[in-house]
Amino acid sequence: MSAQITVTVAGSERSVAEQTTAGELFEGDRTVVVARVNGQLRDLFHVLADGDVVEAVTVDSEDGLAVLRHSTAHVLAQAVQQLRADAKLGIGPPIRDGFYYDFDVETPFHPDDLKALEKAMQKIINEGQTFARRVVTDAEALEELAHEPYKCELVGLKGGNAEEAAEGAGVEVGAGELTIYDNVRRDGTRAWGDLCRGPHIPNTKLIGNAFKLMRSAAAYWRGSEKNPQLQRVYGTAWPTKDDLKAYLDRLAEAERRDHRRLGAELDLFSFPTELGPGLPVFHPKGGVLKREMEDYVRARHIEEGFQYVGTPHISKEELFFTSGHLPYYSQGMFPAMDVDGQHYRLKAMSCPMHNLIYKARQRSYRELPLRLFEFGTVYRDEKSGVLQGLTRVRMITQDDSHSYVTKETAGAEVKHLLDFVLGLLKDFGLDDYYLELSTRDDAKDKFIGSDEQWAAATKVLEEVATASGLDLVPDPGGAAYYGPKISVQARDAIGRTWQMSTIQYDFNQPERFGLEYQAADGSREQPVMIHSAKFGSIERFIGVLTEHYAGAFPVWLSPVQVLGVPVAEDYADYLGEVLDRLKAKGVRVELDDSDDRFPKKIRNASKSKVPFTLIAGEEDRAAGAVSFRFRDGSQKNGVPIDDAIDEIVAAIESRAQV
RNA sequence: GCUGGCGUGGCGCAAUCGGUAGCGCACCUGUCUUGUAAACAGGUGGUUGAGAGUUCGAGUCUCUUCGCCAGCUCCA
Repeated sequence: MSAQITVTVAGSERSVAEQTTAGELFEGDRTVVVARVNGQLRDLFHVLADGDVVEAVTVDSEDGLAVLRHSTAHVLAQAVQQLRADAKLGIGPPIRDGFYYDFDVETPFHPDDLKALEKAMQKIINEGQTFARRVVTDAEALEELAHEPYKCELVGLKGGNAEEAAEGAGVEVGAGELTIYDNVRRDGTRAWGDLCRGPHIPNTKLIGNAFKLMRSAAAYWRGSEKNPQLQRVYGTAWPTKDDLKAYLDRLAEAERRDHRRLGAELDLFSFPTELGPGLPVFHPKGGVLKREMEDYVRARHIEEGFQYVGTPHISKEELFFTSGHLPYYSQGMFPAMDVDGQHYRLKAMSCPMHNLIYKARQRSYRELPLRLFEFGTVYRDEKSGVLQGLTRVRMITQDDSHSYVTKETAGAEVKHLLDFVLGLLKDFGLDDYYLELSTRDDAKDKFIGSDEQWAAATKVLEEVATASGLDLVPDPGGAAYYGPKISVQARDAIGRTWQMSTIQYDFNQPERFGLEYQAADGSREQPVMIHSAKFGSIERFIGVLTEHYAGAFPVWLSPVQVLGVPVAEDYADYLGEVLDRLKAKGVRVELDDSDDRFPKKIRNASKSKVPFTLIAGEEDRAAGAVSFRFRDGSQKNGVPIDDAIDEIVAAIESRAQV
């Protein structure tokens, strides 16, 4: 009779034999992949000690999923080294919805290679290999992994700063003892092994067939472009095949909503190659969208105390030295043009020009807050590889505004702006968001200003952000060179987040431009300027809204709000009269008087995602009515004309989605 | 910028081993037009992103270049 120990399992004490493993406590429950022992994640093979507090970690929990994916990454690495003897291992952590593994290989992976790798992985999984943990010393690890230069580098970095060494490197080497995980076949032979902190699922069988390799791409070793590029293979893994399918369906849905695709389908905008990358043109329908947004935002700014101004697209480059843009961010600005021996630059930001408006005459404290606003067209020389549809372009229409305030009232202005921004996003149907507070980090050469100034500015933003009650996520190092910022991250209809509005506290530019105002006591004081962008960029916002609504915009934004479809030619005139009455009320209408047959017209109306399709045939005309068809295919027949007009106008005015 | 993949009429796609560039939608013309996602017939349109090379012959192979997509890096 062996000695007994007492452990606490799921809150209740149990007496078990010595040498009992965590897995034995959950025998029979295949959803348990690892255990949390005294707060630490452990393999199921972990031998328990007296007094341990043990909890099951199931595969569908956040930790469980991460372990499953990390173990799948190991299987991938084993498969890669099977098929590519030359492959050297980088790191292979779990990530959101999946995992990746980096390899140094002679020849980069081709999409076809992924298929072959999946097959090899499935074979490994079916072999039912166990993951066995083995503690090694640094010296042993270095000897065993002599042929794995990247792993050796990680051994040297172990402890404390492993996570800094590379994102995800912490899963390879923890802060504590060094371990190697061996993949052991059923017959006890060792199939493969990898330096790894663990923990892992007990057996590859648990991965089943609910995994898939998604793509491969290069990634810099340890995240620095100074280092060599490794080939990264991305994959995904889920508890069940159904979960995998649901994930793939989600991706397919995102693809259907892709604004680049919808932009072409709905004739909103395009990117003519003749213009150059990142330079969109808006077609008439996209132009409606852009104008509606701009009109509304312009009106709202004026209501919030802003004054509308206008500034040029180019300037002598001296201005950007004054503002600090050129010394700090010259690589983001287009090269200078030589005009009459002077260097001119396309502007990347409107703030320096607004500062000149401020400086155009003496300012009094009575004028503050002085709020200037414009839709500034700015140009940024984004690297070609980062351009992406409307969300990352080289020409940006920025709803750029600057509030000049006294130091004392800066907090109140930030609050005013945050309330304004959130209200505006809500008006466009985005009402799920969190805040990010971007501050300076230790890389001080990227930022200008004293520690005291930064601390004071950050404090103002933090207080307002906290008081808003919204979730606040820190973003160290994400600040602009001239000051910290709050940004609003909005979630769209399928859960993706986008950086939208930003509010930045700037004490630097007022100083650099020598801005001042005369205070009540006659002294000269320096104002603080607060930059705020509500959409960030109109282009990006249009892209995000297109995806958020999948092209089915709320009525007030819809390029065409009402499309008339007569049941037959005879009713076109009758319907045309109804449309004329709507048009007189400012509604954007179209009549389909083409020679298509009725069902085809319905199909076209449906594909165009117009919010209201108005239909009239004999029954409607006889009753002085029209019939509605909505985007979901539902209908409302025989609606008296006056009622129909009222309903449509009301939907526009209330900015309703229908 | 880096790595990889991909570029065929406006859009979506096809073209075996290198052997006369096809199809659907859209568009144009005509006939048609009665209740909620595709009437019928005919027709216009491409030299395969661009340039060079290999070859008797290149959409298919090679190189250069432009662009798109994905990831990395970057994002005032």
